[in-house]
Amino acid sequence: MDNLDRGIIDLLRQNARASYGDIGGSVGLSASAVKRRVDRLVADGVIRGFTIQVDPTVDGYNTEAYVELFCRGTVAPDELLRILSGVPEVVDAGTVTGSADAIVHMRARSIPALEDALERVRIAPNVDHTRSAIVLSRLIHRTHD
Amino acid sequence: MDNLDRGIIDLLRQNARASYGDIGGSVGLSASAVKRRVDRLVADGVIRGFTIQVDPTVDGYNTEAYVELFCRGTVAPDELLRILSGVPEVVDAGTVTGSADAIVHMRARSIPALEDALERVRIAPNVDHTRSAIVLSRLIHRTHD
DNA sequence: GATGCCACGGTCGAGGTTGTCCATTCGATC
DNA sequence: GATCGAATGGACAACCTCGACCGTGGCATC
Repeated sequence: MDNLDRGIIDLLRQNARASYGDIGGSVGLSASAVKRRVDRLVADGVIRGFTIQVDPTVDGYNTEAYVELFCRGTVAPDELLRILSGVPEVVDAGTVTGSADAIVHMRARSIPALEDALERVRIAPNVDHTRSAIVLSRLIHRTHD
Repeated sequence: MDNLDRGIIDLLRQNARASYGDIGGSVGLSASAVKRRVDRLVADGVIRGFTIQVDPTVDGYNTEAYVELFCRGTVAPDELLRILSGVPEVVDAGTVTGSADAIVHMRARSIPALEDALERVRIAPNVDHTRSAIVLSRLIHRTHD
């Protein structure tokens, strides 16, 4: 993981369909050297996958909320992970400092779908209550990884 | 935007480097028909770009926080966008319902870098104060788009 | 029903890209 | 300086891309 790798990753982040030759031209390697490095980065798990960014307003998943999760007693992160991984509307979540135990970013196709997903989070035995902030307008969505 | 387009998008989400021929084999089109549709989807802005998912622990950007933004008076979303787009550590942000004006998801290489980025958000003239929740452990990170 | 138009798909071929081979270079070690 | 390993660049066949061209079907107009 040297500067060449980082350069390749930066270029692939901008355009995952760039040819190895073009990438090599930018970082100063031949196409075959770039391919070897990319293959290694994928094998090592540094590059997790090649994907596309889709306009969220088009694919319909444009109803979002940030939800603070408050649990009863102490809940292990593993336990929270088990609860949340069963709800596909959860885009992003982490345990946090502060009064809430976790913050959960949810995305659904509609307010009812969001409400339904929220309900599935709330019925988990350890969840005491939640506090939601519905997203009114999306300002930034840097889709880094 | 029909079922063929949706199928192509799903396949590209899984592997943005799949060849047009392979995609066509899965959705039942020729390679050129797939290319035409992909080109159209890109031109129409449905597909915003081709990118890679990078292990966040490897690229070093693994210090995160959710920040509630409280503004003085009423602030237009455009104004917030202008403020936040100048801070690259802002991954995701939206105006929200509730007492805060916006929620901002930030990611940096270290706590000092996060603090610095937060400071750059706070010095904006309209920002009254912020309330941060530092992410302790990342639970979910579905990197859909 | 005939006509023109348009959107869409398939086929084809030139040119570019990928993936694999091998010789070479570079640096470290003995 | 000899040897080894890791990485590179170049060569080449197989594959893919991408534009040009043509055929088909839907649809409105005459």
